[in-house]
Amino acid sequence: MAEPSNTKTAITPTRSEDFSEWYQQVIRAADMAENSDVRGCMVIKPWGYGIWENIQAQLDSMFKATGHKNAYFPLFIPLSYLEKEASHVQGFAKECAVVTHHRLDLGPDGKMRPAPSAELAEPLVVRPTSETIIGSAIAKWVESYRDLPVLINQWANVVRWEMRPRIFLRTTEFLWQEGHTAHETREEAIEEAVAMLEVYATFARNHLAIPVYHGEKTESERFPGAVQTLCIEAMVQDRKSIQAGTSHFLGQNFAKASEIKFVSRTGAQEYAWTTSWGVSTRLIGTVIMTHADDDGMVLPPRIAPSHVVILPVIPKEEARVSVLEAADKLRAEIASLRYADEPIRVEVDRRDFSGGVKNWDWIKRGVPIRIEIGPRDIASGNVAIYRRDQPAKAKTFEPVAETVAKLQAILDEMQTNLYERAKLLRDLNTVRIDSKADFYDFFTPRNEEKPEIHGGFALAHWSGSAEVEARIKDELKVTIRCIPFDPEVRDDEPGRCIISGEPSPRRVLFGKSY
RNA sequence: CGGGCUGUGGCUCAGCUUGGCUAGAGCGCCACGUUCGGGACGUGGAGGCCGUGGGUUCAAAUCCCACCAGCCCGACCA
Repeated sequence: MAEPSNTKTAITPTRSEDFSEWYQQVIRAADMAENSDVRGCMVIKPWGYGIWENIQAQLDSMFKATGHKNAYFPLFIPLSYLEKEASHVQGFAKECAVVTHHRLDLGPDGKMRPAPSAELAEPLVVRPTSETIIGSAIAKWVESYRDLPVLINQWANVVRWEMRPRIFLRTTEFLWQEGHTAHETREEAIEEAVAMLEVYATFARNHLAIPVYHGEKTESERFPGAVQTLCIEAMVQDRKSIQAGTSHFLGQNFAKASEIKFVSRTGAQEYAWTTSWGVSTRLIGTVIMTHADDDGMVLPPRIAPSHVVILPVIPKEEARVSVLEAADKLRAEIASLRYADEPIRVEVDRRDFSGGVKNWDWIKRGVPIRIEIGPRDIASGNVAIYRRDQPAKAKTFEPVAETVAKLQAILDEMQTNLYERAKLLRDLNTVRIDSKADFYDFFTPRNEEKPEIHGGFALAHWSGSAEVEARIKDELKVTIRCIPFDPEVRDDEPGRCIISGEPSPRRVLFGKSY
């Protein structure tokens, strides 16, 4: 209270004080989600779900544009299906929720229990991912090369019994999309996996305003059962890396497991080549960690549930009717405009709270633009406009028509600003490292007790040795995020592994990850 | 799943070591009043199975045990 407002932050602690706690406080202050009574499972509240709906709608249209169709497959997978692909079941066995009964009854102790008489002959696994069950369906659909490719996407929930949940980033149940495709040739399947990774990278950059590196995972980081795992990696504000999306070339592994066979052009029985690719509600966590600040959420306009909030200022009761009328008129005018191929989403905040409370509420929620309209504005023909990418108190008064006319441009500019800001942080913290000492120094906090934000991405030489990879992970908690494709970081100049000194064909991207 | 910390009204916490009065505070909430381009102020008020279940005791928020949940550090992962 005694503190001047310009030094006070809406979120405590700040990012630099305690990043992890800050992250959780932002989610709460923005009213996006909360923990539920079920371990590791969250309730996504309307403001958070609205973000997901936008992500969903926009990605979905990109999938459709690349020839994919949506379908829906069962939540339950027969246990035997998972067993069909050896490394797949091995990869997921530790985190499967299993359904063993189909009825409850009253036990001898008077408590409800799974009825012993109602045990399933074969347990059902709650899907951790759907390769196997979708594969078994595709197997039925495909008879000849003329039935290929099959290009399917599903929007669904999946369950992975994670040991350490973290809201939005790693929840036991999460929402995602999973694309599953089957192709006639190896080349075509690889092309598909690469193309979908490109869709993700484009979406991250243009819609989420998150710069990403893309590349291939090393063998140790590969999806269980995949031949090749491609990924996009983002750097968030504590300079850690987040895998924001993955696309897998599955070779014929799952086709063999699910018997996806077809008669080829030459009349031979052949196995199809499959891919799978997905992004999840983790994207929301990534957006938060990338863009939010010490006053709360900062939303990239394209995925904001509301682009503009109109705050009626009603200093005297007599003004109420005329101010609300003017606000509604302005709302209608703005709603008729479009931004990024969608109508501008605008709402009038009619809640009976003081202006300051409402203003701060929207700051914390991260709405891109706030517009105030009050009696003085009506008289002068002006409105006051605030932008979330500028200081909380910075507002400018402008004629209504002028403001309305440049809303699209402002949203566009904000979207670009957020991207540029995030890219600057990432680029400043992506460094080429050529010695073991520098590498260890880069990834070691100066204060071990209370580690400060440090490190980032390191581009360094690695010979391909899994042993070296494991050692780095063990000693520094640093992993190879990917072997990058991006021209700005890709470096195929041969060198020597910074740890072992063995010959290295190229640099790879190292980082600490979520 | 291993180690550590925590669990008291919507939120942040005090009380627990040394068991015993109607379990407190700030913020938030409700009412009234004063304010009002503004995260206001005053007065009054509502709201608590003290995470859950057992145990010890004349008596448990407080001691013991088990379980559940959250956070942090590991191992695992989108």
